Amino acid sequence: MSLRNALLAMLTSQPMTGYDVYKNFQTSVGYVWHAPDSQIYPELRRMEQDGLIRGETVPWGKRGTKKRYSITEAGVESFRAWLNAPPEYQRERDPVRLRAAYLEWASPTASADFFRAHIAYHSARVEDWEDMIRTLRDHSNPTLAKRLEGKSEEEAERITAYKVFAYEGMIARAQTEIEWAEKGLELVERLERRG
Amino acid sequence: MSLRNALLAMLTSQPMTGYDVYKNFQTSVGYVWHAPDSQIYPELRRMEQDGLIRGETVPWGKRGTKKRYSITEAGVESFRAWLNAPPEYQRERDPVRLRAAYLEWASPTASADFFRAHIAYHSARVEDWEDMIRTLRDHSNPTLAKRLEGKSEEEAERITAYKVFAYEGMIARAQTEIEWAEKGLELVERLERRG
DNA sequence: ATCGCCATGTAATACGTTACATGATTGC
DNA sequence: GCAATCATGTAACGTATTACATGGCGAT
Repeated sequence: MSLRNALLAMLTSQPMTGYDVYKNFQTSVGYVWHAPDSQIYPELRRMEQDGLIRGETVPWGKRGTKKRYSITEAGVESFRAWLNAPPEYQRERDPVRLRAAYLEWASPTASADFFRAHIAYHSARVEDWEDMIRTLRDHSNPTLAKRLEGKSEEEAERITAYKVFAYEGMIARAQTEIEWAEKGLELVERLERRG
Repeated sequence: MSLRNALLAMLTSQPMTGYDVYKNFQTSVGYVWHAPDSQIYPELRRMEQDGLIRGETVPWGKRGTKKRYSITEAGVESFRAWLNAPPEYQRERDPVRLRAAYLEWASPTASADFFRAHIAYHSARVEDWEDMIRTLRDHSNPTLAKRLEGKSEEEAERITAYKVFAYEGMIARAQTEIEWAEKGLELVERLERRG
């Protein structure tokens, strides 16, 4: 049900078409939650049926039309309820640690490559999220700008602070992964020296 | 395909029944990878069809029987191939960070409870994994003991080291989550003082 | 006999990915 | 005119969760 809440979260900022949502899931919000178009369009239709959002057909160019969704009062309530409910944790399912636990079956070079790939992946994510934080702090982020329209200075600060804090959490997680993988490289070096 | 590799990983230690696998997914290996029985039994049958494992029907009590699966040479090869292939990363999908980014919509108490629940959850996991590391290090872990049978001192040390290292990674991740959530509590305190 | 564990499944539903498909609009 | 972008979907498949269901074994 988190896809639904990710969509509601986005629509609390401003009305959007399915395509707008899709674009956001590829960049900004997509750094926290990603979904493909094939999942977005059907879910938006279901949410409209459930009364969480309202779609209006607006003209697009000469003949074309598009559907713009706005969050309803029921949608806001549903989103709030999710945020106020205790979190649910799913069971562990960690392919990276699963692999690491059985590296005695891999070749030394493959093991080292694995940790290097892990470092590269998370380093790239750190850069993405740091960029994201920059656009949040200097308010160059258009979605945030829209969200802050008509808000007091204090409110704006509060809203921004939670978003920055979320991305800081992502960065902290990624940095822990990088440190772990660096230790992994040392471990491989130590264990596979004579191979 | 990671469920399949988690099953292969387990069966590299010793032949097991579906139920043995299920039990392991609730405890030891389950701390890294969990799966319910409804997923395990069908997958084992598919793997047997694909020639990765071989099932033999063995008696159980007077009339009962059970099916014990052993990994085949093809299974070992498939497992090795997975370990030697570069890792694949799926897109981000982080419900915790999604929530955190929108806490301006939650009540101050719900926000604080959220972070406290996060700390409690990860603290419990840290304890699980620390216990697990203890049983790995002192070789009281029966699955590991079976795995190390007939191995040289050096080999045994190598095999154990990777498993310990995997769990250390889980612990590091959890501790980062705890630190982040503690900062979250401070943030809520600071932002929601006047509410 | 009854309870907890061992053993094995089916069914329904949800969630997620990949591939396939189409057509209009805007900008060069 | 052509390419990139905007816009919206379907289909097939794979993965995961929850609920429902059954029956033998071993110990008290």
